[in-house]
Amino acid sequence: MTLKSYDFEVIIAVGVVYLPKQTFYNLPYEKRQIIEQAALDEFAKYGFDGSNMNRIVSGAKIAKGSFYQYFDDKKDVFFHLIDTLVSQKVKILEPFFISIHEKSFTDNFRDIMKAGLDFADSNPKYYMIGEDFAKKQSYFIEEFVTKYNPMAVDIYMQLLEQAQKDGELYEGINLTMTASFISSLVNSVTLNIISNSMTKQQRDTVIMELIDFIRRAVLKDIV
Amino acid sequence: MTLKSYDFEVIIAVGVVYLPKQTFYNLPYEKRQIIEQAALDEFAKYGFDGSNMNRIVSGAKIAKGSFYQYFDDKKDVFFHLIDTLVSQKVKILEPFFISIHEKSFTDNFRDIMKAGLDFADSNPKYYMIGEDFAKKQSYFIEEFVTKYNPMAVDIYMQLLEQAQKDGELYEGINLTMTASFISSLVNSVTLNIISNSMTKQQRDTVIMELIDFIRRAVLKDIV
DNA sequence: AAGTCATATGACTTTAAGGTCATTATAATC
DNA sequence: GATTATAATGACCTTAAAGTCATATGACTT
Repeated sequence: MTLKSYDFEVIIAVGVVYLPKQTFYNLPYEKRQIIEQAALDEFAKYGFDGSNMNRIVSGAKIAKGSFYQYFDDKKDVFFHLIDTLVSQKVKILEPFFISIHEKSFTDNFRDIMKAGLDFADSNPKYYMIGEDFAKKQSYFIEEFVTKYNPMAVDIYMQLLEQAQKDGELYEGINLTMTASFISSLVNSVTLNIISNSMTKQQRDTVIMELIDFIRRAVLKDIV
Repeated sequence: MTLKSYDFEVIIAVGVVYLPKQTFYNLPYEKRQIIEQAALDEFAKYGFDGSNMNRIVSGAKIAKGSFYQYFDDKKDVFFHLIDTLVSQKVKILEPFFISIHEKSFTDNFRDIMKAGLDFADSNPKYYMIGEDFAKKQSYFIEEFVTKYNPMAVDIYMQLLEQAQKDGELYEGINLTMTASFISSLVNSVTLNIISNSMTKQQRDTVIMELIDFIRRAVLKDIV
């Protein structure tokens, strides 16, 4: 079975939410963790389309029938994990959102970028399935992501708006487009850093270079 | 069946080339076209993992058995199409490569970007399966892409080197990183343009904005 | 006309994988 | 201890889809 764009359409249009069944929440925390971990490992390694229920089940050391008492189907676990991922990331980014007006564009940007990287670092597998999910680019996915994570491109919008207020920005820049440029840069660089498992030093170099690149592109008066 | 990174490993390591069988080339040109087109339609619509041989075969109006006389298996057609795609794109980009030193960074960049877009325009389906292919990011894919298309990031490297020679570039910029920033920007913008099927005007606006963004980021003395 | 060879065909086989369910075990309640 | 409710189990079912093969077709040769 493969995920069809139709699946995502349903999620958005009808607002279906994929949740584990009550039985899953009846389990002791530890066992839930083990099951989620097994699914996570599988999805991170093979992506949704390549994943295999038998492997998940044997990884979690439970019977297949048990699994299907906790989740309706494969999509159910998958979206449950995505949900967890997104809400975790939202929680982490929230504070930065709030304090935007207290810092310069550059500081804001660096902090957010680093926070994103820290998140990817400490949740490499979550991050990988997030990537897999995002890769299935489609109109609906974007809607989904936008709905669940209004911070994606938007956070850069806010940074830019703030910078504009402060008179730091070049005149005549299209904020929306610029924000999406920045977002795609950050995404690709993050992916690069993670998938090449760079050392701390390499990573800092890349980040510095990226920040400079973006600063030159959007800020006037850089010395 | 899904494509495993293993598949790509084999391609790179052993240098396996996926080619149709001789029987395929014995067919009249027109029939070959029809078969390729049917496969292309299928892969463009569903990606490799979601594609279905029965649909391809019925789309091409041939028997399933016939198909398997032309190609060893599903991967065979898929990579045959990718091959075609890549070599076509290489052919299109070649002239720009040659005349880099005759034009300014900005003109070079605009021309290449537009050529890439024209290519995506006139081969929307090829482009889509190319995207699907590239989405399966993995070490091996990159190797593969690099091998078949040494122009991806490299072409921007050359543009930057030229600009550096001409003294147009900011000092102290890391060329490799900057080239990869530019490459990922171009990719994401191209994808956006195609998948949102922008009008000519919207498209020009985006391209202009992107060019300005990149120029400000890398060139000194912009008025 | 008979023989030969390449090609075409689609019913059939095989396999993989998602999902089910009758049965058994365990826990809770009386 | 008996009864009931809830959870666990894995052999089994079902389906989808890739790939095969015995047979048919027809073009070309002698």
